[in-house]
Amino acid sequence: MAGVTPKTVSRALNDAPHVSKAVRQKVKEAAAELDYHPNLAAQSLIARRSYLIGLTYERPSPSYVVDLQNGALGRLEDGRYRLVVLPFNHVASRPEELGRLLLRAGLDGILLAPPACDQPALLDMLERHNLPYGRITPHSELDRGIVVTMDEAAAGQDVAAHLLSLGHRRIGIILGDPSHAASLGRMEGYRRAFGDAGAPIDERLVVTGDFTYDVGYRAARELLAQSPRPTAILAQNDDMAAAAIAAARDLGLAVPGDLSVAGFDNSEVSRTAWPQLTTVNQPVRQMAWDAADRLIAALDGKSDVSGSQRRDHAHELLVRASTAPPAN
Amino acid sequence: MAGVTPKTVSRALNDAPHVSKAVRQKVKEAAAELDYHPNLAAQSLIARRSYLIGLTYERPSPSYVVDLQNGALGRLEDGRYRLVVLPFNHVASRPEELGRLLLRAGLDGILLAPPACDQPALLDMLERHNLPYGRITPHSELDRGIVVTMDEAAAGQDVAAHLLSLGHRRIGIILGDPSHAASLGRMEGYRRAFGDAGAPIDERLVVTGDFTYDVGYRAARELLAQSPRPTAILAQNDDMAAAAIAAARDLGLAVPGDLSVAGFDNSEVSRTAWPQLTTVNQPVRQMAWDAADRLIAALDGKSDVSGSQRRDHAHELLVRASTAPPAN
DNA sequence: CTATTTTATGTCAACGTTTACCGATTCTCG
DNA sequence: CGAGAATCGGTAAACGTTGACATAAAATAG
Repeated sequence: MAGVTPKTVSRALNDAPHVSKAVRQKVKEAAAELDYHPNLAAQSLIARRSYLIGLTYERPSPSYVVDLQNGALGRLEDGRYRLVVLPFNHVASRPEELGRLLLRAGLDGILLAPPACDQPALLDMLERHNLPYGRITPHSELDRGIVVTMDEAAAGQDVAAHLLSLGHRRIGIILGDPSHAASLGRMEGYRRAFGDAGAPIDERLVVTGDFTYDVGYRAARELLAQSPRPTAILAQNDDMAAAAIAAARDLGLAVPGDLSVAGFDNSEVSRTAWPQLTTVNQPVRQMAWDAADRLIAALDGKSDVSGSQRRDHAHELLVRASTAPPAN
Repeated sequence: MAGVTPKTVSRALNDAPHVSKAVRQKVKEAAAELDYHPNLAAQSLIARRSYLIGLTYERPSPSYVVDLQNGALGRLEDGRYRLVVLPFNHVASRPEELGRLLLRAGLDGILLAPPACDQPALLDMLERHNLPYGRITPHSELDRGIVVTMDEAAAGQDVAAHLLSLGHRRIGIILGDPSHAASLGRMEGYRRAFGDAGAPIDERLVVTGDFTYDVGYRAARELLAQSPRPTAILAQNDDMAAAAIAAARDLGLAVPGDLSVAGFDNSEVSRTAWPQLTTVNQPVRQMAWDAADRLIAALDGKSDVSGSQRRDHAHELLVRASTAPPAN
């Protein structure tokens, strides 16, 4: 920029005062012409922020990851902040390792999906280093940091109540990964619904999966091998529910004729499955958006991280074609 | 770090010479104790690199995105580089806008998935600003930048030949988004296979989708409404193939009894569908890994961006349960 | 035991911005 | 027309690290 100091360029581009309209105009035109952009490293150095937001998650289904990302990105859209993805497996067994990874990544803030959002050791580390965090659907220590939740137990209760109200009593249950607190919350809801219906839960019909299709398939086969066979399967996510449908079909059973199947999450697979899955909409996108929104508000000093930071999002039971009254 | 200059700390942590073992040890212990990490902005400023790699994609299926990400992240695992996700829709109509977004993001390099990898205007911009890029499955200007491809036409040929060899002749075809060059490449392969089998392509049985489930469903319904009905559907990705299965079922047709369906990509839905989809494995993960690997090699000066940068990855026809000989 | 090399530690400047401050010019109003 | 205010442009310093260079201390050779 001939004849203009860096300072003037800076002022012109940042719409700061003390620059004449003529110069500002000239500088902006030249910048656009050359596709000039201020060096972010230098800006970061002086502003003491990187304008990077991290997102950590653990081996979940693709559609969940994409919903998370899109939700967060929707809020970041203005391009001021950028989203860094940091998947990390087996947090439960090594929370400090994830902590070091996050601290080294030079982030301004971090969004924690389950199960990382429920690791007190990790939260401790982040706090010790003043790295603000947003927690998406945590299940413990709900007063720490920015918290976005849905009522997992109520959602579990709704879907279980749906099957019970259709008349099912022999209901198989496929749990998710026990290290995800969501698994416990949903089960709690199932118990309430069974209790309300005066129906006991048969513990032999409760098997543990890990939210993946393959393990879900094996679990479903195990349930369907019992006799008398369950008339319905309640899976703790849609991938495992889709696996249950496949297991039923492989045994020659019709869904929902011979077996009703309900999932959880309203993920893409719940719509691409046939029949489409009865499930519970977990508003992942909105929750991620909200968490990002409040995290950024905190970073920009528009809101404090402490205080009434919890926010609940509504779930919704989606009754689709995979559930029907039992045959007999 | 009492009694030690920043310079010494720097040398100690970077395993640079001119530091006594004792001091190095002491510094490293103190750093570990305090979870001290050098300021990345300052390092970036002096090194003139951000250690950020971007990944751009456009509204594809979740499992494709996740495969891309995981592939790239697998290569970045040492944590030296970080991955920034920058989804961007409708590149074809505004390539410069994406260019500006990428240039402003302060990246060291960028991985371009389709269709961004096929936008000459975008590549021009990136080159003008010396931003290295890796292109994942481009279909034009294959001599520009780092290129990772698979032979899309050969893959299309394989899957079409599979249906033809089963005896199908009335084969409906659901194309993907025409702005994705992959769509053309796959169709080219279909044509070759039909030509080899001496079977003409009935253009009334060719409909255009956009790689999404919903549009795929409508396209499939359109095909199945024709009479005589096609005995097989060749969809250009798995989501649309899953939609074709659903459309068939909704019409009371059995798959593969009354209708064979083949997809493309070997995405998660091809395994969670029932019956599991015959498809072509597109080694997205490996390609993303490879692209990231070579991009980083270029950034580290270990390899030049120019030169024999193209690399082909092998596809593989996966015959599963959704295809069988026609009924009549 | 001195001369020379090797090793260890420290100082200065630079990376590209922005904040804080200062002087010069132009404008406003009495 | 002159005093004060507002506006415009510029300079110095700082952000935290590292490369280049200088100096001091220790090791080695003759």
